[in-house]
Amino acid sequence: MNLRQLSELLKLSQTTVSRALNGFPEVSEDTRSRVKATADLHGYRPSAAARRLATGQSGTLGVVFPRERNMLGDLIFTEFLRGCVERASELGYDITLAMARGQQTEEAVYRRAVRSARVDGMILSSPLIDDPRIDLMRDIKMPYILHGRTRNAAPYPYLDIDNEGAFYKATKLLCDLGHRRIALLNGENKHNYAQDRERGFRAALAEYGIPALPHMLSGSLMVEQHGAEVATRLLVRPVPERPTAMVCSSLSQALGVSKVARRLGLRIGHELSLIAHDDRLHEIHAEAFDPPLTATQSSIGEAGQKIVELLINHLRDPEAPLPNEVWPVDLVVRASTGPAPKD
Amino acid sequence: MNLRQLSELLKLSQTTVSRALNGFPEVSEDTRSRVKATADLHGYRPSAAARRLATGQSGTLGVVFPRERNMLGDLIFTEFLRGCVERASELGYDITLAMARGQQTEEAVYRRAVRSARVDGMILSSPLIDDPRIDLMRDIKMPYILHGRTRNAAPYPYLDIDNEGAFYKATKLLCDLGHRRIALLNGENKHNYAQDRERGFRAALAEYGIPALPHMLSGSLMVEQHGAEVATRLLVRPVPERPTAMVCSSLSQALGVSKVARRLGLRIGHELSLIAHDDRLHEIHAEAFDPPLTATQSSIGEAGQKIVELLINHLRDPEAPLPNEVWPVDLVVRASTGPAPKD
DNA sequence: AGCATTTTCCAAAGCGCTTTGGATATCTTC
DNA sequence: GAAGATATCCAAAGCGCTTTGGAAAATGCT
Repeated sequence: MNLRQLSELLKLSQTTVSRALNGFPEVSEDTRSRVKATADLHGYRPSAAARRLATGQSGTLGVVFPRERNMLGDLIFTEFLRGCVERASELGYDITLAMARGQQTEEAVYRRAVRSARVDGMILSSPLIDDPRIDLMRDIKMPYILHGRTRNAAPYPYLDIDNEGAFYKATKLLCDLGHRRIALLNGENKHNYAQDRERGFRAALAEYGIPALPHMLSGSLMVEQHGAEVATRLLVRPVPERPTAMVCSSLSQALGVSKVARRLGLRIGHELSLIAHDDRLHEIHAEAFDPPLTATQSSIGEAGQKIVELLINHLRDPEAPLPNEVWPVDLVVRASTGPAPKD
Repeated sequence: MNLRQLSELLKLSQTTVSRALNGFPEVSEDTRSRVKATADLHGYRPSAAARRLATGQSGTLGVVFPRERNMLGDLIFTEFLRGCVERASELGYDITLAMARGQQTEEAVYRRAVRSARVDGMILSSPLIDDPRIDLMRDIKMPYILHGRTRNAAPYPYLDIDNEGAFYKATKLLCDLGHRRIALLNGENKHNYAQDRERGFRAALAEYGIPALPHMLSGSLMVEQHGAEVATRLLVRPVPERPTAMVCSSLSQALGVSKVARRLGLRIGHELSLIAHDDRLHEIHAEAFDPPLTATQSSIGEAGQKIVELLINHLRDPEAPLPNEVWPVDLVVRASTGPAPKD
């Protein structure tokens, strides 16, 4: 059943039927409801291809697979993607996935996508410190939103969480509890969020006049092993040098740390305080740790939903501004943080 | 730059240009190369929407997010998806994601997809024992391939790995090594692959006249915790009842088991032999276990690639048969399996 | 009633491609 | 060199929708 058949059935013109279905004002409520009823009855669905051709809009958003691969990264991306798909489908949009391997191909993928008009907008994630894709998007005039931030000079649309503020808050909490030797387990330094987190960490320390010692800072993949390695290295130090608190970039790292601590006979929340960032993934919960983990938390799935929503708003109404949005991050205090042990 | 402009530039008709670009025989090699050169030069890309409308093909495949969520499941799905996207993009197809929550909505999602002709074919994964989607796909005449198998009576296109054979081989190896008390840690029983694996396991035991004791069989999520739980339950039994070998459905389970075993002072490969199925995920490697893990292995990413390839072949040439393909699974023997300990 | 508005609907022109059915030029064959 | 075969190209008709520019009908106003 196509539009012509439907309009013949209704003895109306295609114009009127189309307008009735798409909610244009120049059609009476009477005919509108009549049209809708018979359309439903016959299960009429407009052809996506025809609509795309006529409107120049594809009704599709592109999401790009991140280049680097690691377990937690995949989990985070999947959760983000799930949020995107969920919201997009609610709003009548499709999500198509793009992948790029290698520097050159990546640009080619984007250019191809825009030239053949396969997507109306794109969603970029896992930005680098200085991400070339921002310039590329502007060049090819593709609407987009970046999940995260980068250092490029010109303004660009993004939605990010306040990584700096989160780690500032976390570190400050520890300082307030009397901790003076605090270690940071960060993500890879090439990512912007990692640098933001370090900045927040340093800012809090500076406020309390605590020097940020190089060996107390480390950045690597956000996996359990990294947590375990760093913990092993730092926690065997003599007591006056040993950190009394650690701030982790992921729950995985915190898990690694807590296992090592336990083996060394250090109780989490007593001899060692622990805070981690929690992306609210589906089956890794800070509250399920033993003891429950104090965490800075922000749902990455919700971020995906919101980004899709904002991007679609902008596509439907180009006046609607693209975001420069930084979400505050909650610090949820649980049992893994306690006052600094007396020296 | 569209086809008309390009053809005017070349002083050729749109027909000829279109044919030259799409490799039809009725155009001379001379003009074809001339057309291709200027098309490249001006960066001409055919509009996807127009082509879709004209051909009735969307150049898009749909992949459905699985309903259930768990860590390993997400990792496996992501790896599968990555394979799909990779191959699809090589073959000039897009992948769009669909998601369905709840029974009814799921059907609605599929029907909508087909009626508005958004996808040419679909890829279904994580089938249930008796999966209603098979009938649905036939009803709506949507080409598809199932990743896995189900019990529905009528023939249907699928690509699966030989789960039964894999677990038969694994169990047989253990029997050959003299093991008599072998436990199976399976996935959730509602999935077809889990039942296949159990069948293979039982078949091998039967061949050696070993009864399959109920407490030696367990099925649950394929997570570390399940492995740890079952191991804790079984390995504390008195020696004559304690299993000397275990077959796991995932590396995660095997990890849980090996941790418990180590705590109990049982050496993997000596007091306890261990085999697991390895989906060849990106950062979970059987060979990185300590000791390296004997595993039945089959890359789920490659399965995604192959499924996409087969589906596209069929779309391009409806004569090309859809598959009923079962991939053999390699059993790779490493250090985690050894002769059964003397009682 | 007669005019100006507003409401309600329509015919037709695209959107950019593929494809059918021919037309024209080039090559064989005798 | 004419007739047939073949290679090469083209004009035009869709594909199914949106949207422009008007026309017809209904309403409001004096």
